[in-house]
Amino acid sequence: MKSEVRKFQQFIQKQNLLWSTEREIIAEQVFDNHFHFTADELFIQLSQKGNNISRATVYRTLELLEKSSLVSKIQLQSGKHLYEHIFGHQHHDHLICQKCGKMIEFHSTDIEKLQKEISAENDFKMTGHCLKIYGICSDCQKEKQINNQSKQKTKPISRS
Amino acid sequence: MKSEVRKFQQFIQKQNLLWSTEREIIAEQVFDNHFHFTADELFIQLSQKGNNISRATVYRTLELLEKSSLVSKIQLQSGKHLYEHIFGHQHHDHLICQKCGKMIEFHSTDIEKLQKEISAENDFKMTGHCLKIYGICSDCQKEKQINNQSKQKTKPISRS
DNA sequence: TTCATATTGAGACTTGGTCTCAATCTTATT
DNA sequence: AATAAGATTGAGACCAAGTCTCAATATGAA
Repeated sequence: MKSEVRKFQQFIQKQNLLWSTEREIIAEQVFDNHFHFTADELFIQLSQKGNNISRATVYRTLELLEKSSLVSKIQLQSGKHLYEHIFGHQHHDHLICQKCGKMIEFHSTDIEKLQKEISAENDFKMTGHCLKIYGICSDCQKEKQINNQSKQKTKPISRS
Repeated sequence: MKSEVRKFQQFIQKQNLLWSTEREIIAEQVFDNHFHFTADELFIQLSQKGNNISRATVYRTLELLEKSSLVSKIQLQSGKHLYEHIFGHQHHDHLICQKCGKMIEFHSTDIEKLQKEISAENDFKMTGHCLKIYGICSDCQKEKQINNQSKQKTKPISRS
């Protein structure tokens, strides 16, 4: 059993919940994914490996993983969610490319410090935060120049 | 016609789109709402005023209002969306209370500056950002002390 | 007025996720 | 090992928010 899975097991037991094979299989898969994934992608991965675990259980377990702080849930502008495990590496925020969807991780202790200050000023007990910077990544900025040659003159909005 | 509605009309026309009565009615209502609202709340407000505008049109118009930068869309942790118009007042971020849902607006030029620096470092052309600080507001912190008297000992997770 | 095109309404549909509940599993106790 | 209490599960119904379709209608230019 991976050490992260063991940590999850400890969390489950500390909460007086039961450690099931489903929870173990799901957690193993989560910590195998070294990239962002959606709940449904995870469900499909598990199915393809021959596990007969229901979508409900996948969602339920992701919720527990999130509560255990071993996994974090990222909200996209579209309203969809991605998950990523936190395998020892520190908390981070994201730069998200609006063209290709690429996500670049970053961490700024300066920003975090300012956030704490703002919370304190507002008598607010901060429990978490979410910072996303949207824009166009360097790759897509280059691509744009090519695509621009065929750019439309009229009604760009109704197409986008 | 409110000046914001006129701005929206100008935006629509600049995009070679048509200015319809529905768009005007929706925009008027949006700029009447001096607080956050969901798309559905807006739809209901309009219906109650006797307007027979379909949900699809409300959603479509909100999308245009967002593109015109006169309205911004806020994502909640739950995956739901709120809208708020930007009636001249500057961009701001939010402190969101996880207990009562209250939102406190703030603005930090220091954080914005750091965001720009991070974008530049990553060769990223920033177009926007989204910063939310989650926590418990001062009112709910007080309340908590009362509720705590009846706090549960076992399985807090399965109830929450 | 006419025409080409944009917009609309109604409701079907989609997506992402939650809920229900009987059957099954886990753990503690005998 | 057997039992009992309670937690977990799977299947699929359900839900909410939002999108899509397409015929009917409205808009604006000529």
